[in-house]
Amino acid sequence: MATIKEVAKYANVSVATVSRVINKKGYVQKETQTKVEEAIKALNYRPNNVARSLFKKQSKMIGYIVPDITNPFFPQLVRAVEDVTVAQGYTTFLCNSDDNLEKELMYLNKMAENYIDGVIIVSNHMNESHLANLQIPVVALDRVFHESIPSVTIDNYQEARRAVMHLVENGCEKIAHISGPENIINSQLRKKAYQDVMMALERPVYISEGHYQMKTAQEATFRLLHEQKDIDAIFTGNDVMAVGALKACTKLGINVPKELQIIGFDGIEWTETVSPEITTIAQPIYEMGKKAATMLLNRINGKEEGQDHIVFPTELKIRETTTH
Amino acid sequence: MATIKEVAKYANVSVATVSRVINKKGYVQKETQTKVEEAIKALNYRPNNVARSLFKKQSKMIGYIVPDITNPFFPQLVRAVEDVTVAQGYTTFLCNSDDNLEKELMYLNKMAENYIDGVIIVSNHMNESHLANLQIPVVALDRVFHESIPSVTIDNYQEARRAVMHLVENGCEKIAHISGPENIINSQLRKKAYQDVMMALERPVYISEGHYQMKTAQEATFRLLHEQKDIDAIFTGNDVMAVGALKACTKLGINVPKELQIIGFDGIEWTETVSPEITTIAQPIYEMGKKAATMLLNRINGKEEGQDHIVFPTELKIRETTTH
DNA sequence: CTGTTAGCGCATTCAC
DNA sequence: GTGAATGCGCTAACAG
Repeated sequence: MATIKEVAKYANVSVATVSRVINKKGYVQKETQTKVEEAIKALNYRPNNVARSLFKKQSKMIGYIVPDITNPFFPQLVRAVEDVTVAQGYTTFLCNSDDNLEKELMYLNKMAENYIDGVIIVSNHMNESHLANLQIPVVALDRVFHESIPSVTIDNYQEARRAVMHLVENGCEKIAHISGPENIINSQLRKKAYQDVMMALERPVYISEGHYQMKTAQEATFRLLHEQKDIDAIFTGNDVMAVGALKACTKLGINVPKELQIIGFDGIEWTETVSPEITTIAQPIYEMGKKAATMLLNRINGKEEGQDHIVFPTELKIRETTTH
Repeated sequence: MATIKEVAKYANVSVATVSRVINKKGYVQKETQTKVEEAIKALNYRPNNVARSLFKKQSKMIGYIVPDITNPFFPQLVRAVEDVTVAQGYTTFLCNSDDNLEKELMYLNKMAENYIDGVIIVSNHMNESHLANLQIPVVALDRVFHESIPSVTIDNYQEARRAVMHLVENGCEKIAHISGPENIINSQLRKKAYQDVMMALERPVYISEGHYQMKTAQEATFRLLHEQKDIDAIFTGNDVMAVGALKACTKLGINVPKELQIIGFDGIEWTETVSPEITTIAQPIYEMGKKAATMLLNRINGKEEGQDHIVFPTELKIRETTTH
């Protein structure tokens, strides 16, 4: 790789001039400019981003911390964010945290060490105190960390209520819930929404823990239907578990949605790969990623400050696991 | 962020000494070492990786070029590679190429500009000439670029033959194929395997193009079954299309596997989320990623050279869309 | 054992 | 308009 020095020598100018034409900054005669450009082409020169980062204290890289890219929710999100940041010349620094706070903090450090320009974080355990020392702009996705940290989320409680109400409106009598992990706040909100609706309607509550996972949810469904044979609807804490519930029903020979209705939460692709296709509360994943990225870029460029907390609406996608 | 200079001043030593304790390199008295360590702690110092990269010409970052992280095949792969590289202190630089050669080359440049230490590439269009100028170690995944570029792959042709033979052995008479894109070599190999087996057995050939996508494959299946009602088996060029084919059958009320058998290719998670679960030729995705990462790290550390071409075996996972 | 110094490649003053 | 000089934070000779 050629350096700016070599280009300067080749073009018979100083490195400062080369720098000027590269960055289109400051005055430079047209003649010398073309001379430099030719030199750049001739030597196949590319500016070294590491040296540039060192000087400017920014790297043109955006960091992402997600629990696990293997979880079908995140690829879409990462992709959305990337689509808007690459257009501005940023590249992607990806970190899988396994929902482990220690790893998250370790990665945050790595980012600081690399002059990462901004971070998008999906985390269930992080809070404002962990970000206090960090000089880097941050946008929280999927969960609000603190009023001082800008965020992009949905209203998990209200939208979960809507899911349950959809089942109620479809005439379901005995509605069960397969819940997500205890230590994930969104999962708890969705569960509480279910409980509250049932309470208000004076209906019995049937809850089984599914850990946000397909296999576990399938077993949870077996348990549920074994103990309580007349359950006629299930609201699962996420779509992955809805797939598990559906599989359980299929194995048990239960007709969905005629005998039992299912509604999920999230809007991931899996809901459309299975048959019957799963009714769900769809988060506008792509839009959310896009918005988070835009907010982050604005903050990086100093165009925007303060603490926006964007709450996106969801869409009830009525498909084939509910009757209407 | 504190710098090495500040630490040196705080500890009353030179920056060289600080550097020595950070890197555990060279001799340093125990006393001064503890003094430095205290200073580091007191100032909450973290070495700046950008400055370090500039000097050492390596960044402790591994680059990935994949067509699209949204494609369910890649998250597992990226994750596997990451698992072994993070353990060695590397971080992840992720690039989605959309299977677009121009983007791939652009990202390759970005990597060079950032002193990325090594690259894992999944690409259908890249070849040796594009990598010629690159100084960075590369491992190709999923496809062989050139004998000089180490690679980790499977034998697409032979394994696809095995898929078709499985259908034949199950007694299927009229076997169709839903093919992937024309310009993807693996897709072509799988198609050719199908054609060759049919030819050898003097069976008719039914091919419909599914572009590696679920929706398209679903339509392709509709077309196929409309034109040729007595098809009793489908081999799809990948699992995503197998899901599409299965959905088509479900909509048509065709009993899978009794009336029609389906076998896919790849071994992605989707094959286990649907009902019936899809029989497939499963690539050991995680193992492949792990192997590729290990090869890459060895090359980065100069431990290994030459051009390994690892071909992994696959596993025929007989599930519910075929009879045996 | 420890300190001084010279770059790594670039962007930015400040002279000219 | 352009060039020379300085420093971003760090590592690796080289002295001592």
